[in-house]
Amino acid sequence: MNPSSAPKQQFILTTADSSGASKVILASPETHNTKQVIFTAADTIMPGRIQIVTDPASMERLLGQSGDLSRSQPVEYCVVCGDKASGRHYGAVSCEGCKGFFKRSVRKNLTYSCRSKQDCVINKHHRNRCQFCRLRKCLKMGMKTDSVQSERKPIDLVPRERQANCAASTQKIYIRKDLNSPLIATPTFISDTDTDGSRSVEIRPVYVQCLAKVFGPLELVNLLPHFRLQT
DNA sequence: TTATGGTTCAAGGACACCGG
DNA sequence: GCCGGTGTCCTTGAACCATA
Ligand SMILES: [Zn+2]
Ligand SMILES: [Zn+2]
Repeated sequence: MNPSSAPKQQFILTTADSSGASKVILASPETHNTKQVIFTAADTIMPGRIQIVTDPASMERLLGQSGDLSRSQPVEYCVVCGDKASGRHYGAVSCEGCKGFFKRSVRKNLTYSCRSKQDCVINKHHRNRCQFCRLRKCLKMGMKTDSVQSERKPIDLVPRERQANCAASTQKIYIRKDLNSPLIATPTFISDTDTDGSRSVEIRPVYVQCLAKVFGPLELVNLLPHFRLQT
């Protein structure tokens, strides 16, 4: 993966070998009040563009994240307390401390109370002063209780089931859109044939991987339902 | 095209440390 | 000294990727 930033609000991503077949161009056109990203793949099966439409606030945020990628490897900080992050945990970039705190809180279903006005400052030095505000900030910053697992199960006891929205690397991903319908397109991993006037545009996994690098896997998941076909 | 091995990421668990 | 919470370190499992 070799992300590089070209002029303002345009991002060109290529694979390591820079082969044209894997090139993805993300661009944010200078259209008046419209905040949008055009996802163009030169070798898509059919001509056309996939348009990702987001609200202005999240768009600004996404563009900001993309810009950071063009710089040297940044040090990540915990979005909860500002300490040095050890990675993404439960859906948010966080430190080991906040990771453990969130895990214990969810596991034990702990309920806390704030002695102040529920507006305590949570930072590296004060994060243990108020568990209520710390947990609330964990949730606010995107940590998901669903991601906390109760226990490890032996692999033999857990039948491997693929999540509905997770495609294997060998699968092709399609965006289906009824051209006569104003409804948004829905992504699908089923490569069935088109019927009833709708048609599919192939989004190859490598593109999704490039997008995931830019937006982050979670943001991409949020974006997928908002794909629109531009005809 | 498929199998295999290496790498990475994000889970979990263990345990020392600390404050009440 | 005891106990519960905290934070660090290590292990584990799944997904991804390169290669034969
Ligand atoms: Zn933190
Ligand atoms: Zn508080």
